[in-house]
Amino acid sequence: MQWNLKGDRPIYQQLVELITMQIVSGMLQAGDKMMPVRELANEAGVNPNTMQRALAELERQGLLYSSRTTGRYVTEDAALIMRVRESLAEEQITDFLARMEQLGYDKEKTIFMIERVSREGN
Amino acid sequence: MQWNLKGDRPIYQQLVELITMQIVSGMLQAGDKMMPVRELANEAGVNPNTMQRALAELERQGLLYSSRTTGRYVTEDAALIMRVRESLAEEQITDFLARMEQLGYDKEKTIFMIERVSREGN
Amino acid sequence: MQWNLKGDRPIYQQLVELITMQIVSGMLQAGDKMMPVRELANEAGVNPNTMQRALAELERQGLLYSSRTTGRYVTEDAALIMRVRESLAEEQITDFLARMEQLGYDKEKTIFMIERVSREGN
Amino acid sequence: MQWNLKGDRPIYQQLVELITMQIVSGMLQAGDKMMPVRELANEAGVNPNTMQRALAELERQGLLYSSRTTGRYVTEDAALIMRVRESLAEEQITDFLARMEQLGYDKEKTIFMIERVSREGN
DNA sequence: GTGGTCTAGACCACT
DNA sequence: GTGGTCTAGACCACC
Repeated sequence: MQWNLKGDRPIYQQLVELITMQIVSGMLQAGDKMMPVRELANEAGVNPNTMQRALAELERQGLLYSSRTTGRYVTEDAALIMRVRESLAEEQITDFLARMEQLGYDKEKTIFMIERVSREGN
Repeated sequence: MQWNLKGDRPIYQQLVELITMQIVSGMLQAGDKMMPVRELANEAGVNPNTMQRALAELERQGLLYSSRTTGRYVTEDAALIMRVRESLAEEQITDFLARMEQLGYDKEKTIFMIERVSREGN
Repeated sequence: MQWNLKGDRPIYQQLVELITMQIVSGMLQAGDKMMPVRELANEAGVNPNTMQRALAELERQGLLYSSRTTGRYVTEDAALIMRVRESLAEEQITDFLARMEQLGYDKEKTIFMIERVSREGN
Repeated sequence: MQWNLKGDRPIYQQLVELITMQIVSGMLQAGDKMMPVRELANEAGVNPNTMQRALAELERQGLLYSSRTTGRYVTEDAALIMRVRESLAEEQITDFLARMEQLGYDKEKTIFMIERVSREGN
């Protein structure tokens, strides 16, 4: 796993986003057992406290839950994962449309370009 | 003019991108006279040499040209500006599609979402 | 290494040409490690930034590449080096033919003279 | 007449070379009357003394002569002009061959390249 | 210790 | 007064 962490934003925040991506993209499946905090922290090259903070935030969002004795798991609420996935997608789309509009492309031109680019990209 | 410069990437590179955006978005029109280097540098809050470097790069790309004594101008090659605009748009699209794919959206689903989001955004 | 720098043209430009010559003439072989910037600058008697600028330009042309921490190297693309060599040779020839024509020698007379001069030079 | 004078070598020397070129290239014909020193100096944007020095040198070489009363003339010795022309051509050729050799081209390859370049240049 | 970047301040040519 | 160049010296990321 590549944990490409930049120094321009809080680390824990980047960890939240990366783990969220792992969950919504299916890399981590609903119900999967997470690795121990210390191991995750070690793999990511961050302080265990920082990783702990990220996991706590994800628990607050409901994407993870922990049972004190057996460890920490990805939520089994597939609908929640789906909602988060859609929410992230909408965010991507909103940002994207804004950037394209700044370049002078309205929705129709943008969709036309997408068709063209993805045709070429084959 | 807002010169929102971050500390995570070379400043001259951000300057190149910002000025490119001003040109392709029409804020700076083909043939327009640029402000003097020192003035631009002052406005952006950077060293004149840094601004100089950015402008030199844009000159290399053909988006600007300078006559030694009278100042610096936006190219009059509207076709070049258009090409750069399209190239930037394609880059945006490629990146966007990659991010959407990571979220599990293929081209069709993505376009469907765009339609939905932009309908809601009205 | 002799760095005969004149004051009539930008130093960084002369550095570019000199190093290019070292590469195309084989003094620097494909894949060779370059000396550190600061050392080169010192040897040439110029400011490190000036040498840096020259090397950056050569990197842009693809004749050099650098890995952040281990140093800077001559490209391993022998074909590129060959292309540059041919391009320089063509430039020499074009200039030469122009000068000879100004002296009233067309291509045939010029070649005849070359034969004569190089016979005498033996 | 363009008197492109650089600041890196003695002006009078550059004047000598430029006027020599005018004579051997036929721009100034054998026997032609030269313009008055002051006029030449004015046209070239140099001090009359500097032009005077250049003309004196050309007289020393025999390419010009002056009759105190009627002015200064190009020599009528066509053979001398021819000899100077050949001498300049040989110099060009020697320099050229040296530069080509540094690029790794021997006489044969050089002549081959000349044929190729002048064919393309049509 | 390496390359990369940035700042500050100077000088030059051109006109 | 413009752009272009150069120097000196500093800091940073990376390994």
